[in-house]
Amino acid sequence: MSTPTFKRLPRAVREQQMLDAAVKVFSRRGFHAASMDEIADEAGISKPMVYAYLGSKEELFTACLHQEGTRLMEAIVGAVVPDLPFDEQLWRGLRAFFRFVGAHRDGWAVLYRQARGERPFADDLAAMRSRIIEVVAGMLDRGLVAQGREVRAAELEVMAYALVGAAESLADWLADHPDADPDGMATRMMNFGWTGAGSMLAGHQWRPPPAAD
Amino acid sequence: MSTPTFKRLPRAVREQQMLDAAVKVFSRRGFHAASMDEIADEAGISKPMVYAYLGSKEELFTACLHQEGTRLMEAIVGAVVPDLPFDEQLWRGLRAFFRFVGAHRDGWAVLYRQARGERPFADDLAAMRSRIIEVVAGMLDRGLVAQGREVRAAELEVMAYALVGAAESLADWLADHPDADPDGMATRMMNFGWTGAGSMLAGHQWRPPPAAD
Amino acid sequence: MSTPTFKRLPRAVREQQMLDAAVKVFSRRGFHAASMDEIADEAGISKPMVYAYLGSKEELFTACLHQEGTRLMEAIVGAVVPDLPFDEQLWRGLRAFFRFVGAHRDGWAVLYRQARGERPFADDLAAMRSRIIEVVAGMLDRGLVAQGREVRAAELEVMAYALVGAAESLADWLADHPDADPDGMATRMMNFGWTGAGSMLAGHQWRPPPAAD
Amino acid sequence: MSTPTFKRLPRAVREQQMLDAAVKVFSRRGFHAASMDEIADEAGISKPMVYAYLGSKEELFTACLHQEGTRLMEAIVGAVVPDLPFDEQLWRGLRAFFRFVGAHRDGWAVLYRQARGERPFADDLAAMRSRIIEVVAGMLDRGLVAQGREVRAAELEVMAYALVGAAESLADWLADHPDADPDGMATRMMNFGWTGAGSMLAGHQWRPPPAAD
DNA sequence: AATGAATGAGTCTTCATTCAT
DNA sequence: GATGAATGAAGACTCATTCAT
Repeated sequence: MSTPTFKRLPRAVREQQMLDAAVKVFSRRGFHAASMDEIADEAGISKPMVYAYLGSKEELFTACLHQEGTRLMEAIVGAVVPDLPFDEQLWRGLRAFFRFVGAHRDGWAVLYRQARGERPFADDLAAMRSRIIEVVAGMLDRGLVAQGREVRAAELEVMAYALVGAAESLADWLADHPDADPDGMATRMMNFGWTGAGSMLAGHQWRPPPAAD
Repeated sequence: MSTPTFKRLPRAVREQQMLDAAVKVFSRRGFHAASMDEIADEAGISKPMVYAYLGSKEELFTACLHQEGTRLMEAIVGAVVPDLPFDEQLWRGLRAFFRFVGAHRDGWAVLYRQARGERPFADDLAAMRSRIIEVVAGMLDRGLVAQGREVRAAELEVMAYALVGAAESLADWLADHPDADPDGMATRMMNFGWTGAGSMLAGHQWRPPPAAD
Repeated sequence: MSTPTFKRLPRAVREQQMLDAAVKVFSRRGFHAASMDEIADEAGISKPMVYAYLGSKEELFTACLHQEGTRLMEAIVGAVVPDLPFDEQLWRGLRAFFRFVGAHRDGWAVLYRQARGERPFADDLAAMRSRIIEVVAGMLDRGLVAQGREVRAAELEVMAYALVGAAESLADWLADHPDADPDGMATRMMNFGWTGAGSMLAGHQWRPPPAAD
Repeated sequence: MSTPTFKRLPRAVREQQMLDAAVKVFSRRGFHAASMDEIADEAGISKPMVYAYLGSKEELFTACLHQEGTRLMEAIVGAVVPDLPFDEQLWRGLRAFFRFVGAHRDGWAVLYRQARGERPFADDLAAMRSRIIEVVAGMLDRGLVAQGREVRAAELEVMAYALVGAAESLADWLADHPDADPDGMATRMMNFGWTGAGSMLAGHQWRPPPAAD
């Protein structure tokens, strides 16, 4: 009577099983092509349970999105030690990012490949991405200030977009190549982004040729 | 006033109408959520014609993919004048790319946001992307050779991936901001990519701090 | 002006082409699975022509049915020479029947395999079959009378049904075995039917065992 | 009054209901003209259940075919008592056959009228028919051996084809005449087939007239 | 006379979602 | 708490049939 028999798993555990199953299925099928049946099967649970615990398919997908997004953010934020020189911060953030993608390929696929095109979730996703962009832009800004230089916020944001896009592109490649080394990817990305950003920060600038039409 | 009876158009015209409508609908709904009914409506034609001319939904999506992919490639390739210094080539290619995205937002959405996650099309898309990556890698290689330096092909490819990813990211931002200036985006991207690539090509290299764990 | 140019084939020829094409297609697909498109293609003619000449799909199928049915009847009737002893008449009729099936496999398939199950045509078919049954029953009757014996009409009809069924069964087998010899089949059938009917006519009769439950 | 809630029946029951409904509908409409909607209605159940339990329309038809085919075979085989004189065996088999057809008119229609013409099922059907043909041929063979005579296997098979065809023809007639007496039909068929086969087995043989052209 | 273009209507099939036990 | 049974709604696809040229 007092202590419940734990034969029937506690709610939290069940929910986690379901979410993991859902991420797996969504990652390989996409939102629409994934069926609640397949997800329930994958979780080894009956369909009504899924509804009871996590609500509609849309809510389920959103839950997956938030779980993976949060994990990713936490991985990155947890890796960035303040008070370090900011190139090292960038490096740590990137390394955490690539490590995460390497270790959570399914989650990455849901975030990057599936959520992007599905109307109802694109906004959620954009919001998460914005947070990352801002973080990166913030890093760059602090880097500039440290050098006594200054750039318009809009420019910073664009640069951050480019950096993040490049990192995502490499991460996506990583997700398809299980044997690739995440840390190596992070190093390459750092090289690319940092020297690029670095030389920009150093005031180097490329200008379009005059006769542009 | 004079003639326009909008019926009994010749096949080629109708096909183009349908493709355009399909791109529009696929771009805003995604492959699964788009219905053939909506596409037919958008094209101002009945569903059976769509099937008669373009085949199944999958074939239709593929047709959209190839049309937009080809247009994009042609826009870029047509803009790159050989015999120019290679930074200027890169610049022209990028400018053409951003202009294309600015002018064909729907097509871009189909290519970049929708096709990526849908299993049956991901391969087609990856093939197109590979062609671009190779072109970019080729440009970089020629740039290196011109400087008398050399980099492993694998490294080149990774760099190309990063560059393309960065450009795509900015392009995607552009697609969501109708007022943004494509040429300006191209300039920013050039700045970012070129100074980055430039400083790498110049031999600058970033190395991870020793105590990496 | 006076004599029409026969470039455009005369109506009768066209109609025959269409009917032949229709028989071919109906025989291999069945009524429902056959499409007017396929029939038009097979006839090398556009669909509206088919409608103009032969009317709806149902009318077309009926036309096929009647054509093949009539051909079959004419083949049989044309082969039966009156005034011959009636076993020889039966033989000639059977031989003509098997020859027809061997030479018009498609027509046979339409008659025997396709029309039977399709509600709107079963009646037409049954009517044709009835005519044959009656002919056969008539033959048997004349045979009996010649022997000074007599059998109830109902019994005769049943016997005719059995004979016709047996012949159809063999014919159907023949239709699937292009190398089989129609005359040989006719002989076998004659053997079977004639000795059977013959011994019945001769007054032999089998009776069920008494303890039937 | 007391209990009958007609809902939430166990799977096996529902499956049988569906099969019965399907046989009914297929028998009167044919495979193509039958709609899954009508079948579901007839079964008093919603369409998705039909798909869930019995699969596609084709699978459903096949299931009907096998059910009825099996029932028929079992009825016949169950009626044939070994160790009886073989004419009595034949008699019992025939009687069971006609009784079955009389009692399962729909099943018979599916087997004999509908399945024959539909390409994907003709093979299944032919296989069942072959089994019966072989059984009959076996009976005939044993009859011959008992008489010390012998006939080529091919001839036996043809004779079996004829016998089965005759029986089918009568059975089909029976299916359309609800008031006819199955046992009477069996007797007539026995008479026909047995005296026919009997006189053949006795060595009587009909030969075509010499001047055949 | 002849046909490419066009469609209304209908069918199979699937899926998210909910009862009843 | 847990699930087998059940369905409304919707979407892909096809086809007989008819215009307009």
